[in-house]
Amino acid sequence: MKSPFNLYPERNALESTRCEFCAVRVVAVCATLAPEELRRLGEISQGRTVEAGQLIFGEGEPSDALYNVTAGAVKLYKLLPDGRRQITGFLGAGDFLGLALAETNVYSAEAVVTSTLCRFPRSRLEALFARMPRLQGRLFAVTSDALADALELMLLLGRKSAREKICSFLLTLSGRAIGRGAPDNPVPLPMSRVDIADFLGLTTETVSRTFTQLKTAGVITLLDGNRVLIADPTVLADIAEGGG
Amino acid sequence: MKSPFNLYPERNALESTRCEFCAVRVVAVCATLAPEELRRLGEISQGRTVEAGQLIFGEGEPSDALYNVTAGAVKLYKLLPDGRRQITGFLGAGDFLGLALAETNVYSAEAVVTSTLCRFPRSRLEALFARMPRLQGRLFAVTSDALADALELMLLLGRKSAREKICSFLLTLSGRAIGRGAPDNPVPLPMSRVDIADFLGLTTETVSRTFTQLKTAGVITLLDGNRVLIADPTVLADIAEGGG
DNA sequence: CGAGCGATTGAACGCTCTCAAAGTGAGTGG
DNA sequence: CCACTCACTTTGAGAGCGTTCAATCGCTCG
Repeated sequence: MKSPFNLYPERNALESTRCEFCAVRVVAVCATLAPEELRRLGEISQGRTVEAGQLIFGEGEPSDALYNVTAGAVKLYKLLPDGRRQITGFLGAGDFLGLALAETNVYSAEAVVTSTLCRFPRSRLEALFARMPRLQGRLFAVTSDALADALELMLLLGRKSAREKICSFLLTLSGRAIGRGAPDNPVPLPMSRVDIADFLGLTTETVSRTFTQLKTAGVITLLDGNRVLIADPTVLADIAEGGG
Repeated sequence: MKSPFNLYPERNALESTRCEFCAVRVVAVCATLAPEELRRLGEISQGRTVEAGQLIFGEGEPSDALYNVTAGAVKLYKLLPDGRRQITGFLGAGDFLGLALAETNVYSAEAVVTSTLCRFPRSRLEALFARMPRLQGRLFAVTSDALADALELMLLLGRKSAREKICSFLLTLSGRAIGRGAPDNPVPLPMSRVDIADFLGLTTETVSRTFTQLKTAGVITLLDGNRVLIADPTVLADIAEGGG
């Protein structure tokens, strides 16, 4: 299945688990590791492909592995007993999956589109920490970044209007695309309106209405392939921070 | 100034920075360190007292130090340009302050009540990482916990009703009190209604109304000294998860 | 061409917010 | 000791933003 969101269709993580040749190496956790360290990491990793909609792991389950997303898109979420859902983040190529490292997963992970992952058994990875302090340091740094993102999201969820939420969301996606070396404008939206709603603490209807509102205002344009063209990022930024 | 929230009034962090005798040692980051490591840590730490309402550090400022809260209560928050505020967390005795470790602070920290802190210069602490991998590992674990808390809070902010938010909040405070060895019921509420509102993504009025509503329903009782008596924690838990 | 799912649009409701006023309590000064 | 102040909390009334419920549209796939 071809998808505009599979950024590295020519390389498949299943073909090789040799980290030295990993397509996302420059942006992933392994970015700052030495060649010898990469080799060791490659020894314990294995590729995995997940279809769109497929569960990678579930909240509450024992956490037996960590992953690096090598292609595609993944969503993380928590559920309430009655089915209400909060998506806590979307991951793309190069992002690390399995943080908030604990005995059991504190969230579920599901593929948004067909994705490839690089899997690291938890026990073996932790065993490497002793030998490779830089690896732990890197994971620590990534966790810190994830925490900073989570706090930013809390500000969004607790204090921003629907309009501001959508604009912040688009800007964040755009910014991440840059960091990944992908086109930042137009921004691809691999996830559904329901997913966006559950990420921003809104309903699908409100998300949809807000998009049309922004479209009517000339701030964005909805393109084919679920991509959004941002007319002027600074205008979007103004709205996102309450200045619009 | 006497306060029911200063849990260790008889010990002052200013009197001694020797970690071996720290009152919060059993619960703090230093919990799993060896005696020799504690001594080294003590060499780079210094006590600091902050008055209620005093800023400890501001968002955007260079992050030059980390802290351990040894007594009192601290709030962390992020602001929008127009003044809207999201409190991302409350810290108590034993909690670590300064996570989401980055070049600049991603949030502001302010004392809720007069508090004592144990201060660690950032550069010197990071220098210790090389010698004491366990210290870094411990800090990593604490950051992971903070991330898990942040995700839980995202679920609360994005998907819970005012009633559910308040109940979740009281239960969390109660649970933390247990971990700290403090009385878990009644629960002390050192922070103002405005703080609670800015933490839960509500307004003071809604917080106040919800408290009276829960009081009328017989679920809680408001005691003097800003303490809340929980009639039945299981009932509170049911409401918090949407079952009430 | 029809089925089916996701997205969009419409109308009405309701939870929470906003604006406003009264109540409460700690601290201060006469 | 008491009156006063001021900040915080509580309560009330009304409005609004986002939700809920419902219908239509559009695209993909069989």
